[in-house]
Amino acid sequence: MRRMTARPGNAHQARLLRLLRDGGPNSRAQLGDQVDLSRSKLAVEVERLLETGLVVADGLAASRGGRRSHNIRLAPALRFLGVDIGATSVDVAVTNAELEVLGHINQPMDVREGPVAVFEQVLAMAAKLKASGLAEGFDGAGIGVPGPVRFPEGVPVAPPIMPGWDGFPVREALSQDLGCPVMVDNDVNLMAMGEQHAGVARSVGDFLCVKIGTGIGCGIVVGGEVYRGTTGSAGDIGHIQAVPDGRPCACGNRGCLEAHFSGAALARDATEAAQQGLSQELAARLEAAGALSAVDVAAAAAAGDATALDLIREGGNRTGQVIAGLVSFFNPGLVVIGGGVTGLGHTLLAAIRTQVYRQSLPLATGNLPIVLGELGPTAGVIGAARLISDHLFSPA
Amino acid sequence: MRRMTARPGNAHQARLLRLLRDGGPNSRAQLGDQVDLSRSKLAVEVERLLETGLVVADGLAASRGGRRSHNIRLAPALRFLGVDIGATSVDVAVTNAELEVLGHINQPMDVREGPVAVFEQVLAMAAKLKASGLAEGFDGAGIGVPGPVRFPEGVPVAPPIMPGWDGFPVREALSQDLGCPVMVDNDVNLMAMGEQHAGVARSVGDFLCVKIGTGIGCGIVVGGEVYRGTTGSAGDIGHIQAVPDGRPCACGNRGCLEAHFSGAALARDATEAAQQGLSQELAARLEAAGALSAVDVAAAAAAGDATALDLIREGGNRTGQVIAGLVSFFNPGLVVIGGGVTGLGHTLLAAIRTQVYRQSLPLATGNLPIVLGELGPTAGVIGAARLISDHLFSPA
DNA sequence: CTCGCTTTGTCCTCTGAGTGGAAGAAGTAG
DNA sequence: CTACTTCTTCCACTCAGAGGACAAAGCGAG
Repeated sequence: MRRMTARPGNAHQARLLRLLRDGGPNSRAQLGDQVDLSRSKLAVEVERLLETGLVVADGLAASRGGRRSHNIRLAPALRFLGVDIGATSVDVAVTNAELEVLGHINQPMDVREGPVAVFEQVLAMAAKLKASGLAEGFDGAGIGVPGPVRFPEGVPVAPPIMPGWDGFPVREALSQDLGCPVMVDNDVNLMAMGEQHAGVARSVGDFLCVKIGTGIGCGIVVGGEVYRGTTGSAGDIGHIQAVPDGRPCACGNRGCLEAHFSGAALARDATEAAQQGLSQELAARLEAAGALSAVDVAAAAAAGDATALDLIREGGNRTGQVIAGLVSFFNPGLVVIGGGVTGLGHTLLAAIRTQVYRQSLPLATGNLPIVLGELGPTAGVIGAARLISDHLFSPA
Repeated sequence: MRRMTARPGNAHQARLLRLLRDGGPNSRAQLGDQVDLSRSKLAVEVERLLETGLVVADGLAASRGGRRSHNIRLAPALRFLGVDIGATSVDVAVTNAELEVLGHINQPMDVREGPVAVFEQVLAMAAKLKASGLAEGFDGAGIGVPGPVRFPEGVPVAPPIMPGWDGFPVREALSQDLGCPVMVDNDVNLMAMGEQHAGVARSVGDFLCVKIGTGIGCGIVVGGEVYRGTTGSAGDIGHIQAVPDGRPCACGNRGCLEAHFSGAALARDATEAAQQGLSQELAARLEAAGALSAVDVAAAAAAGDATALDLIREGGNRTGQVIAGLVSFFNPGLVVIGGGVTGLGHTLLAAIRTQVYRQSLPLATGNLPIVLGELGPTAGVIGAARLISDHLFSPA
């Protein structure tokens, strides 16, 4: 099948495509209510979109009291690929043009093996999704990587946890391999976009999205747009000092938030506690599995283990302290907590909330929800699909 | 004289007005180089602006090799009033339409006397400027207040250091009294706009502007626009925890940055040191004046007093720590330090720089200038004039 | 001073985007 | 079946804006 080659010819068409993406099938009349164009103009633009094949007719809409309207929808054959590369695993998903996930695969992987090996695996996963009949090809792909990205070029810059990726032309390389447009961004930014599109952050203009996984990062959304900073490293809060003269961190400083709380730090602390005999629950799990991870701590906490709960609370306090500072500074309308560690659930959330509400001023916290992300691992891939669709659904 | 009543009729006219404001008198041809409009269209819009009286002809421009062009400039009689209300003093200035300061008065004052008393004083100062022949009236006024503002309405909300101002309709009241349009914003935001317009931050899209005065605040500029947060309290960094379990703060918490370093904290610490006999320099000044302020500390430091230098370094370290966190989070292209305490100069700046460059990651600090503001006390009033001119020079 | 060249300002025509009205098509309610 | 509503198409009209032609004004060389 021939893939999407057309692009909206003007801002009106781009606007219409986004409305159809976010609102699903719509009649011309409904579209007209949203775009402030005359009926004739609207009809012309819709006609042009139909000609390009980007949208198709889709039966009759329900009557609103008079003649029934013909529905319009995005071409049902359009497919986006969303790729979320984490430190230790990859998520790959296919979506339709409305960004609904049609298929989703997660596989363990180690970013440190370098871009070539990783992309081989990603391409194999994409091929598998294709083979299962979900897509005949991809019209665009969004890629999330766990480190700073020079956004316009789609190239990672000086990523601490993924040496070997520095300067690798991710966008260009994948665009070649996949044969479609590609956009690259930080994984945390994509999570923020995902939650904004389909999760808890719908209808919030300014918010923060804190992702606690192997490391810690923060997506910043200003006026509905992701803010990436001057060099693409905005939101890199893992190395904010949380504890003066605290633990040494891989970055060379002491007391970084990441050194005290993150998937990696939690696993290490839990192992230590188990070895010191502080927790039978954790010791048993250590013996059974040979190593501990954040998941084990979550399980132990769920079973009521005091040591595990303390670790989580302690970490939540640290994180909450840092977030409190960010809330004072940024005054967001919402804070979303997500990432692998969200399995720790409400114990973590409660600790964070306590710190933030205690340390920030009432004006900033008065009406500030602090919630867990509602999309879990699909936030990243939905955000990735959103990224590329935003790009494609903009004037050429 | 009749004051400016006209407003630009469309986005093109607004664009032209801003170009003339920022670039001074310009020929039609030069304007054409900057706006990407056909000569005919440009001529029409300029003609309309001339008709409204917002701009006037201003002699011939220098030849660029051919026929000489007629210059256009903003009406020379236009006057903006910039008001910067601080905790302990007010600045009032008149500018022309190009935002050049024509006259500037500073007077001591106490915000806690409440809005009515303060505005009486402000109006008297404005009248004095008018009486000195600098203006026959004002076409608009920008007001800065030392606390959070609900920006669209121009109303202070829950300002900690100015009780009695909460909810006072500053914009409406002053608009009545002055008989011209008024915009109100946080003083720190205005300082940022001032430095952006006429100071060190020209040509930087994303930057932070830290103002250390009686309190500490931070102006945030994203993509050239001031970011104010969901409730208008963005940049309120004075109450970020700088020292765990540190000094009690007026806000009820402990260890807030403001409790450890600010004009007020510095004065208190210096007084304490003088009383304990740690510094003869400071003790002498205390005896002479009866009280110490940041200015005394600056003077003592300039004279080489070790205690004063220590106080400044200590405060710079604290501030630098907090800024380091903000830099990691926000990844700005520039950090400007301003406010009353800038008299402390390079000792302070060096301490801040040391902390930031040590604690933030190289990607964020690699090309990050940290500099003192170059406008001093005029930054606020210029920012205020800029605020109202941005408002007036936008499509109606 | 005159001539050729360049830039600037004005005028005029042409195009294409977009509006709004009219009329027909296709429904619903009674 | 009738009256009314909503949706769609068609068409004439307006208007912003582009761009070319031409005149006006300045420069420098000879």
